[in-house]
Amino acid sequence: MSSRKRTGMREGYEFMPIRDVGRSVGQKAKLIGVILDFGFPKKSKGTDFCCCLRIIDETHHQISMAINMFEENVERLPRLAAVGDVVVLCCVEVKSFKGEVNVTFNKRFSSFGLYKGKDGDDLDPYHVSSYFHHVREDESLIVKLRKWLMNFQPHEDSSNFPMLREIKEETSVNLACKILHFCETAKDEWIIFSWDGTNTPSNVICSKLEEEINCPLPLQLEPLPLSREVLCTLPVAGSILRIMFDKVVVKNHLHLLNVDKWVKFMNIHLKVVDGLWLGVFSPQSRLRYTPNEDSLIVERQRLSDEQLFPKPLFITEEVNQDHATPVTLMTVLTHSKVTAKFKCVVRVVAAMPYLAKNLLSSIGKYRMQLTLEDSTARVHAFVTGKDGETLFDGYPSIDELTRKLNRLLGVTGIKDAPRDPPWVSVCLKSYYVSKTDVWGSRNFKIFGIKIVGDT
DNA sequence: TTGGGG
Repeated sequence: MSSRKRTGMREGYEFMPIRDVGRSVGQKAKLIGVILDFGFPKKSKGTDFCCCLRIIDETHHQISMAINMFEENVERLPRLAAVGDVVVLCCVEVKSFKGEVNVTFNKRFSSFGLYKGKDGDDLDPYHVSSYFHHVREDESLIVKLRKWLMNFQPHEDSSNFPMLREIKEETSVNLACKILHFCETAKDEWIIFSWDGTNTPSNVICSKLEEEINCPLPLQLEPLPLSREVLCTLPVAGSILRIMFDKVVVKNHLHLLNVDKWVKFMNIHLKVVDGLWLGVFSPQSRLRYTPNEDSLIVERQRLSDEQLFPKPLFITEEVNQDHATPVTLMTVLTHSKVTAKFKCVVRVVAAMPYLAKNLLSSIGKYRMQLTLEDSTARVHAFVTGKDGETLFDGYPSIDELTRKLNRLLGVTGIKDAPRDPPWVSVCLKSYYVSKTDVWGSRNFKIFGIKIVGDT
């Protein structure tokens, strides 16, 4: 029995640095730490809501310690103002799991108080649980922790944070990226737009060409395209990864996401939907404390200046070669003028119609819609009349036209096989249909290119 | 009760 207990100090109200927590497995403890990781609340498998944090202090920061908190409703769980804030935890249970020490916050006897992190100077908690008592003796510990945090540099291993150009389907990864935008796309459905300056790998396309008419390959994962106003604030190079939330994750901490700030996401699940990359903020995902001067972030910011561009496979040829430098589809989408001409390097991911015999309208003119994709965006582009004659080199036989189209679309001939369209160089013209709504009626069409090579 | 590393 400790001397404190003998003097009347009740178990669980005795402060200990995180380093020493391991000696108290099976007992209750009082801890003061900095919140390094924060997982959004979710429903537990029992009756409660649960929230998983990881904390550090000056005695224990190489590896953080897990705190699992349970409360009967979300409002009672900690409402963080920022990751990196200070938490005082009283009467929490120290446990051991898989050889590691962790801590459980039990709603029946534990309590917490949240305090501002390194930039705070007041000593009043901004959110407390029932039964929490701020005590004067904690104040010096909080001040000491804030002072330590000022000079604390998280040292992240860069290899634990793959860049968007390195991501793989159906994996969970940590991402260090800049939040460009986030919005509610439907009731309680939020999307985060994140970016690190690199291009995500291109994916095979599994949609069926014959279904393009009824079930077209989407241009983006969000149900409605972003407004032009928002679109024009986004970078024109580098892929934008959409991150959506798993249904069970409670979205009452969206204020922790700051537009234009870089952030470290832990355990984001990666999927491919309709050939587009999607990150999922799952119940296991967390936000990590990301100070501005974080060395990993400084490095990523620097790397984001290096832009990569896919190498065109020249199965198309410009009729009037102007040697213009290709631009990204985001450049096209955000261009300041409604009518303009561009050269882009893209993949043709869908076509409508897709059968050579249907490419001509009733008056014998080419008329089709292509879906173009690069690492930044997708757009629809029409091929009409003379531009079709240029693209397909006149009016070849149906067989020849099929071969050309298949080459463009990456169709192998094996029925329903996923397509992997080649990168091609195209000239795009933007124009409008309605004088009263030039931006709303803006379309794109392909011109001045032809499919060449061995078809 | 519940949940639980890099």
